[in-house]
Amino acid sequence: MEQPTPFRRVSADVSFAAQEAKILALWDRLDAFAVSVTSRPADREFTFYDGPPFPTGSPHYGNLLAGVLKDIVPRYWTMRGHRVVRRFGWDTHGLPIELEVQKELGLSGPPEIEQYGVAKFNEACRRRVMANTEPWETITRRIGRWVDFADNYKTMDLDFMESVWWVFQQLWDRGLVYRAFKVLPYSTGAATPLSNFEVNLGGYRDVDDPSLTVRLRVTTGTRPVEPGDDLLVWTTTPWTIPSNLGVQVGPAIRYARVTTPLGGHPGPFWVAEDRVAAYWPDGAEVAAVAAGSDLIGVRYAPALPYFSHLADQGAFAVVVGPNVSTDEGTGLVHTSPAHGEDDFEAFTAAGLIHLLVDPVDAAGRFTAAVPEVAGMEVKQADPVLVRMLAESGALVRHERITHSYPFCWRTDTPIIYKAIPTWFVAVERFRERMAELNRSIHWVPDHVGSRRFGNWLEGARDWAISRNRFWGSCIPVWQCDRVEEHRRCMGSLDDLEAAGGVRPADLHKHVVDEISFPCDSCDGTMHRVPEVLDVWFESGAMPYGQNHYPFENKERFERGFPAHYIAEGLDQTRGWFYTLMVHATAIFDSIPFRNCVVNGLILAEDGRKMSKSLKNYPDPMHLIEVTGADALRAYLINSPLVRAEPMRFTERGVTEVVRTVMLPYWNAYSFFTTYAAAEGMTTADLAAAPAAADRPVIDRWILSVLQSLIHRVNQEMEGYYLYNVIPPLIDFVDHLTNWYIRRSRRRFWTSRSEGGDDALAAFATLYEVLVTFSKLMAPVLPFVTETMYQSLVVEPRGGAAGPASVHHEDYPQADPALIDPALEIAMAAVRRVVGLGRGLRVAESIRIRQPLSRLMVVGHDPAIRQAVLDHAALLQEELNVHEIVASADDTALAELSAKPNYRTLGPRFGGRMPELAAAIAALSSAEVAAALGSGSVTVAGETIAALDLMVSRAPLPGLVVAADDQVAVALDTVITPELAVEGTAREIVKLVQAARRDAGLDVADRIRLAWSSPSAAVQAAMERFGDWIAAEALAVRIETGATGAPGDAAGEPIVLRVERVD
RNA sequence: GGGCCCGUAGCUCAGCCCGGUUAGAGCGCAUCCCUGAUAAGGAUGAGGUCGGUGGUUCGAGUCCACCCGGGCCCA
Repeated sequence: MEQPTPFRRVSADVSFAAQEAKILALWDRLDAFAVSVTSRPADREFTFYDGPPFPTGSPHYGNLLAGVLKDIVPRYWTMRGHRVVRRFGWDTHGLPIELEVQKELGLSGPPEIEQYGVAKFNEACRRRVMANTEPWETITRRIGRWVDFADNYKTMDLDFMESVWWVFQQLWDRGLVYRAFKVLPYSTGAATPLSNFEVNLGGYRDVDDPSLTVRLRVTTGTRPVEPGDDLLVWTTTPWTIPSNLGVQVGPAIRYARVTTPLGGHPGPFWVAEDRVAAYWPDGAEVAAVAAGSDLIGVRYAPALPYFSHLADQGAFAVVVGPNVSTDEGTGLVHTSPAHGEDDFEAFTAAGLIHLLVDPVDAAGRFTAAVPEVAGMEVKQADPVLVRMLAESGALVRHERITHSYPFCWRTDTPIIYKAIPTWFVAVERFRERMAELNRSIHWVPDHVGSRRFGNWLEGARDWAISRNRFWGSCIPVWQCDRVEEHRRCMGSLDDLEAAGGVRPADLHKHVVDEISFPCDSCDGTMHRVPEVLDVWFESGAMPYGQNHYPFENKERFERGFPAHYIAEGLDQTRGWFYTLMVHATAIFDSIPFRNCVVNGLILAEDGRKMSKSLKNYPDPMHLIEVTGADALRAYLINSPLVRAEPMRFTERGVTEVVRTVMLPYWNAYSFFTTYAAAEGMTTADLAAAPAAADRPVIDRWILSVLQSLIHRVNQEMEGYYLYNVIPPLIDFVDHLTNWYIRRSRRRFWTSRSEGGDDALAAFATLYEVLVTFSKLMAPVLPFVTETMYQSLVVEPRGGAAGPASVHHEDYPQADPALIDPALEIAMAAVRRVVGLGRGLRVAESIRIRQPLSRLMVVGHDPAIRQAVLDHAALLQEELNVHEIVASADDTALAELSAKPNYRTLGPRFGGRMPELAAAIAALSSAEVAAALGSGSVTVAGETIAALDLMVSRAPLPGLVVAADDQVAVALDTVITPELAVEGTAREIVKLVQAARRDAGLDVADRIRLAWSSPSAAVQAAMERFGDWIAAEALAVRIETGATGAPGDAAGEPIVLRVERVD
């Protein structure tokens, strides 16, 4: 019969997903997130930066994982009393969205975009980019991530873009921005240079290309090189031959002058000595040998004549090539500075880079400079050029080669290399400072920061920040159309208005490109340079952009910078982490964030990348609706992912969390509410319970374990070691459900009048544990903890004042007064003895319901013996024995033997260990026992402590004994007639309980019990234990004469009937 | 080609920093137990060349070198 109670009875049967839906609605009603932020003092801010995702496609598990990491830490610090503002960020610019829109509009590339109209194009991008944000909001909310979608930031907002200009100007004013040619991977399809990271997106593919060996006729020799000699060069890109301006040689490589003819040409030929055999497999006559350095300064005639006028200025020369190898080709490298990074560097070093020529236009087509192939795409021009070389006699050998070649990730065209006017940030000038600052950042895991990121910073190269595209933040530099060097950098709308007389409401290319003004220094006109900024420049500027710093929020930004916390995936080492670092170092000489948690890549169950087309992973939203978000969160943070390692995602892994954490935890909660209802427990009753220190030992034990857990969890959370939070949580759930509740069950259904303070203590303890635990786990499992908090705290409180959500609570701090390490150790010993005892029963096939007379525990450690005696009643009940005996006589039950403790003895004896080990192994059982008794022993002439021995116990034959490294336990297995009757009585109780359940009775219902049995054992049991059986089964009356099908009480037939008494 | 990370039971992973006895957990499988939490819970068992080779050491899953395989980033 249920009593009035403020605790709502909760079934053990639960749908976590349904619970979570209710909690989401509750949070909305309470405006719980906003309150959790604003209820904490503004002057105790914990700053969090959200790394902006790009809203194309729907969110995948990687985004969810990052979202969970971005949620747990801020929730924790909120509960620790800090204000943690969390604004969602959207990355809105860049090539992916441009290409999507380009495709929608049917435009092939930049020329057509300009024709179509940049304004129309950009507005299409603006509309398109935020069209797909809803799935993000939905699933982010569903996994319980608290983040502000309303007060978000977008990289395309005017405020954000103005701050980006400010950042750019800061770099500009420090002289860190420069413009230069740079040979970059170039997509002819997208008509834009690509970042290396974009090159990798496209990947490499095996292609079939020409493999040419070309001879270049020497015009001016150096000592060993005669005019008329041929330099042999090798290339797989014939289209770069027209722009050939030089030949690189390795200074230390030895070159040979070969007089044996090749390909119908007489020579003599210059080729690396190592390559002679490759070209003349049948042998060659070498007339002279010279070092590469001797060849420097040789001049030759170009193979194709288009730029031959440059010969007067120093072109067509042999120059130093630091990276020349003799692995392939001729060891003399055809050099086209416009189309190879090494070529460009070599010409720069030779002081000839001003000669650079590039007959290839932005779309990858030849210009009129090479009339025979003008208008042709470079790869298509290859055959024509090859024919021309053959006709002119320059072609010595023509083969085909299959090699891997990069392709554009979006347009699938072959990537070429091309010298592009590019804006750079001179990162190399402050990379050492970045590396130094980086050492003060706390990275989890450590190696990502100290090694991966640290190495990257030390080797950082100048950062190319311009893109020849349309939809992005603009490079805020205006340049004179008369004198290129007349430039002005804008850092704000004010600057622009002052110079151009206009204050636009938007800073995108199509708007600001319209603004021009007279040059200060001459009578030219200033126009904006055409490029837009790399999107990573904006990502790195988000600390300033999201605050519209320094135009607004100046003080607040400066107070909160650097951020306390960020989290992103390992792939951001060169992305967001890096660009944040560049800006913060250059502008503020500061780190941008103090703590960074880096997560690894989530793989599908088959070990491959998660792929939509392969469908090798479950739909996230669907999974959450089955298992609940809490389980997914716990699964993700209890994985190697949080150590920046990859993990295979399995649905089974998530359901396992449900089984091992969620369900047992829920069962404990359900258990409490069931009996609180049955006993009419009120909050006043709980308040009247004895103080913790005065409660029974098992209560003090679980409270101690709980406090130790609190200490541990705080320690790990403060260090951002999220992966160390779940394992102790699992241990605790085990302690709570499989020991505390199991061992305390009876106390919960002994009515208050009988149980008195003991029952109150039990209820109060379990209540306190559940409430405290809900706070402790709230950051990790925000839903289930909220459910419990609502039903255990908020609802019973009625209308009284107090936090409306567990997430508004203060985080638990360990109370040292409640921690009793000795008790925790003692209970661990008891649980070990129980384990051994149960093992013995299993081995002997004696069911636990059969009482036995005696359990003997032998252990040398007095603490263990004391623990056993202190908890004798518990052991008796758990193992169903009448008597517990403890003894220190180690040899009574087991034969002892010893091995050396290598850990303690190894360092002391080193090479003598084999000798020691033999002597120790030879010790007799009695000698080992004596050593344990006295604390030391002498072996091989050395006195060593008992602790230096690893003692093992072998159960003596003939006894029922089990042992581990510290104790041996023996079970008296003699079943006397008295014990047998008692066992039968317990079997009967079990059958009655089963009958109760079959009849659908409630745990507190009283019954009338009828029975009959021809078995003498059953009759004896009913006679001797009838009262006890009645009490156990809540029977108010027992009568005989039941009819029906008999049940089986350990082999004895018995007919039972139960009937509820109202 | 370089940097970093990973490779331990059929599967998912601890242990490695700082060497030490018989390498652990969960899932799955098998057998059994318990039940006033019951569409739960527990116990026991089988299952391992710790990727490979060499080295350092009294002793290597752990440290070192090289190699193989996988991943991320970069060239």
